[in-house]
Amino acid sequence: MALGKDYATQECSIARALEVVGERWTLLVIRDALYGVRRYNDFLVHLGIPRAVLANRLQALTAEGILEKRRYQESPPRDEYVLTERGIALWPALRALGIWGREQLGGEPMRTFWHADCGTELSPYGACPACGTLVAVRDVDMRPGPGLDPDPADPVSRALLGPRRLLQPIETEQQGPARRRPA
Amino acid sequence: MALGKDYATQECSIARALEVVGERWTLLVIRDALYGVRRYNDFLVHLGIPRAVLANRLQALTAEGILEKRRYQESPPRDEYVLTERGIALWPALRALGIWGREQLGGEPMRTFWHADCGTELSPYGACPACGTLVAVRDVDMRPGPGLDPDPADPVSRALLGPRRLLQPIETEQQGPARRRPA
DNA sequence: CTTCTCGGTTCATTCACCGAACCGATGATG
DNA sequence: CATCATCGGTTCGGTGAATGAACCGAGAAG
Repeated sequence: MALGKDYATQECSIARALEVVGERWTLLVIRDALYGVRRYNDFLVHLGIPRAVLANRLQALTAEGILEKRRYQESPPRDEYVLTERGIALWPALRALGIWGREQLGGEPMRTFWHADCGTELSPYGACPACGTLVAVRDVDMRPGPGLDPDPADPVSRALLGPRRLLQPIETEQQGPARRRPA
Repeated sequence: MALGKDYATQECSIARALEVVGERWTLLVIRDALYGVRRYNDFLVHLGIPRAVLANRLQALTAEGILEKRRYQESPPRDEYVLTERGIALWPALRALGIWGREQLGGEPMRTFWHADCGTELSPYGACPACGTLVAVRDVDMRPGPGLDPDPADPVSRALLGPRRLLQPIETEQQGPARRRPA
């Protein structure tokens, strides 16, 4: 693997974490899952990742207990990949990386994160300045920032445009005959 | 590089950050630099990384302004790689990854982190519970945890054993120019 | 029956990682 | 002086992962 996972000699929880989520694409898959992406094709379109690599990552993350594969319709059998608590627990690490990327690499913020209960923007470490508490991932509202393209090409990016709750499944527009999603 | 050039399509500071620090070994190099490792050979010994890859990463990180190459002696000419502010700013992300690794993947903590000024252990997000303030990286004391091997093989691991301040350069035992090989 | 979507798998090519060997500058040793 | 050792790399052949395109099978629509 280009980003192999054998850090065997490293006695360190950081190295252990990187063995699991340090491979190429893996953290972006988890980021998308936090944003509400759940289906193979949506990951594929949004990430531009090779199909084989995506299948490999989804399987590995499921085996590690970070994603859970669950059947969401029977008539054509379809599965979706949903974050487990273990996966959701990566939110602080991903947020810290995002903060670093924006602050140190420059540019306008792409997305901002707010406490849904009180409408306050989150502090860099995920706490709500108004409430003084750590905000659960499910209580985080994601809103587009000034750096975000307001009219992206792919339907997944378009579905991720509006203000939305983290982890809430995205709703891509109907795009074909073989498409039937129960309410 | 790690994620191709399609960060144009990945409008996201997380993806931008991973472009810079997402390659294999890169975050472990930065971790070691935070712990006080500065010299090529010390990174090499401690990480068990191929020499060519290490040279590549050090050069890339220097080009990105995360490390700074500086001459620390003239004869023989020797350089060391020191974290810049931009590199130090990765501490929260690395800490969040380490917290996740320990909490979700199990095991005893390898290292614990304390506020040097008041001797209180840091909260998961790097604040000092006693002082209520965010602790600067230079004011963090690192102490060995129960999961750490008390008698590691390589000299760098041994130098990193004791309680020590983050960023303080490590002192490997004198094996200066052409030391006679001991039994 | 044909066509379409979804969720993969297969395959050839490219590329990064790996480990070992090698190299040049410098200094120590005998 | 010749020899040897350290430090900080570079070079090179082999391997394995990433990549993009093609292919595939189940199911549903027309």
